[in-house]
Amino acid sequence: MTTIKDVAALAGVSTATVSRALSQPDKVTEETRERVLQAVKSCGYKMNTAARQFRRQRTETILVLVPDIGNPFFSNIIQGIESCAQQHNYRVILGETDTGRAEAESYAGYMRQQHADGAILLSVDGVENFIADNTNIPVVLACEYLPVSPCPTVRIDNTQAAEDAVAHLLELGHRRIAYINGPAASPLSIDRLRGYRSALQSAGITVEQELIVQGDYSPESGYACAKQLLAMVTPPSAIFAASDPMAIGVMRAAGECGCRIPEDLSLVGFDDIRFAEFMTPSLTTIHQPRELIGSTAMQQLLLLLDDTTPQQDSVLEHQLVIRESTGRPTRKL
Amino acid sequence: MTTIKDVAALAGVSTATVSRALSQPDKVTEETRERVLQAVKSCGYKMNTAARQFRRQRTETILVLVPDIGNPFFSNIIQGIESCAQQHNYRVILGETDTGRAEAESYAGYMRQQHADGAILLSVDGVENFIADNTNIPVVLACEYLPVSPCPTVRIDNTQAAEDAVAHLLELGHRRIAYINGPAASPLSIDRLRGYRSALQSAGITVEQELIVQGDYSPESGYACAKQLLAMVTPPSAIFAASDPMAIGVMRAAGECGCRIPEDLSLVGFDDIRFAEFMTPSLTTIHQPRELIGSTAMQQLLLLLDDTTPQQDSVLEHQLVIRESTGRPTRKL
DNA sequence: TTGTAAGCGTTATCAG
DNA sequence: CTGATAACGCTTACAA
Repeated sequence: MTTIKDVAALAGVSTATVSRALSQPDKVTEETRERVLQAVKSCGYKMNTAARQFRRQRTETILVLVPDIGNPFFSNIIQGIESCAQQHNYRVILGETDTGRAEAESYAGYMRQQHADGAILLSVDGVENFIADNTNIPVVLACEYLPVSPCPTVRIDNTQAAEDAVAHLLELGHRRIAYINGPAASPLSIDRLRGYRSALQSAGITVEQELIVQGDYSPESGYACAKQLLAMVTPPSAIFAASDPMAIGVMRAAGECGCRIPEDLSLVGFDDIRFAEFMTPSLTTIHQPRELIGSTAMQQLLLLLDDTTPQQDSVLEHQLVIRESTGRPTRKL
Repeated sequence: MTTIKDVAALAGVSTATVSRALSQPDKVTEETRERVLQAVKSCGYKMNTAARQFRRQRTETILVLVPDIGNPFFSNIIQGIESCAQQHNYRVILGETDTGRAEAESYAGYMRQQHADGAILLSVDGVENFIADNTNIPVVLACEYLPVSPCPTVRIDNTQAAEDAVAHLLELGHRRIAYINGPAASPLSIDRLRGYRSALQSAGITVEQELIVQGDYSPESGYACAKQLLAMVTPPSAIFAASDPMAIGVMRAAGECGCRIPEDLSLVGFDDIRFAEFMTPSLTTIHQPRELIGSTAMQQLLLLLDDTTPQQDSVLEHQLVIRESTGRPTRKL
């Protein structure tokens, strides 16, 4: 393995100069630089990253904790993070926290052991823990957040988004609108629920507790919740699901119950995953700027890593995308 | 930051002993070990991974190159790799090669720069390049493969799987069966195409070139291909798509053409992604043991890293899962 | 601008 | 079984 020494010898300069020529080009003469680069090329020198990381005490690697890689919503966010990281010469280590909720905690050790310089968390399960264990280590929260945020957060206005979704259904004439929420404890779910409630209340409709059920973002849970809702004596004429995968589960359940969408049931999802527009009927949903969320989170993290400006939360724009799964209610039964 | 020195001082031993007590516990007395562990705990020592990696010349990190993180099929494979890596104390760095085909090449530099000890490639775009650039660096191919494999491969029998899918359609009575293939150049596509052909030929059916079209595994491409096929003067009565996302695109296209599945068109997918069973109709497809493919690939890589046994290719079991999207053809039009 | 040289924290070698 | 000590390859004061 060729080292910086070989290059130095070949170029007839010191190792320090080689290091400088490579890392801080403007610190050396044009001529020296040329000579070093020549030498590098001619002996096929590749820097030993481990040595550099060791010396500089930074890994140029970040940790991304995601609850479920299989959810296309997160895939897109990861893509956003990835490409931004790539541009800034950072590597991304991925950790899934869904399988075994204690995982997040175990990943906390990553930071302590200096495997990564910072982290982006897409889930808050065990975050307090994570942050407590890693005092003053750069962490950014994306999508999910905490009531009192201990670190910068990138997200959309979930309350407003939920309000928009329900408002759309109300405009169409729906009065009996069910909501399939995500994990109840998460602030994100709380915000969306608030939006659902406030939209209903603004329309003078009493919120019925039995129309609010809880899933976990998976298609399986959406399916189960829809079965439950559709089995009611007076089933809802519309369902708002807190994730597209859940909405897809709802579609399946509706089909099995002989319930047509949107004729018998209107459906709104959340996230606008890539499959949403390919469903039949295509899914009305809240579009989240996924790649942007990812890249913004990464940028925030970079700021933290350079600990320059006091970072701040970002609230990005969402958008209600109206497709075929919503329509006017048709009185029936 | 506490180092091994602090621990040594606290335990009244040398740094060498601390290192041994931590890395090769059986090389020190029970008593010494205890004392060291005590010291470690009492001063909250965490090993500096960068230093260790530097010294040992290994990162305990592997690189996984995937064409498209957004395809749930790959997500599951990644999960398999992840969990296996986790168990063996390896970290996983993810790279996406879809965005800009030259990416794979750029990632090749990762290995040279010793960011990772080995790699698992889920795509062969630029593999030759990758491998050429990283002579005798451990690489495992999963899902995809090469005609003459330069490294161990983990996959299913794609020819057989395609044959199974088409055989199923033939049994139902279909004679005019279209095939939406993946990227034509890939050996995987070639194998599946071979299976499609041989199944047809065994049934004494002439293979019609116009019934073979090419997609790229995305729903968009499935949609476009289906539109093309359904616009034919004599459209096929069944379509076999080389990926579930493409099949989902086909469903959408069929719906738009007023073509019902399975009454007017039978459809078989490939991969059995999590959404397959939630489609309406639920999707008949080839199930691949995704997590298993991932974990097997990781295990193969671990073997390579320990360069012990001469590793070998693994061909795992696939399974035709018959759901609602296939049925007997109903003569019509 | 460039060279000298002292580490960074760990492991491996070699004596004891 | 344990200790002293020399690396590992790079960066960075400090000096020239």
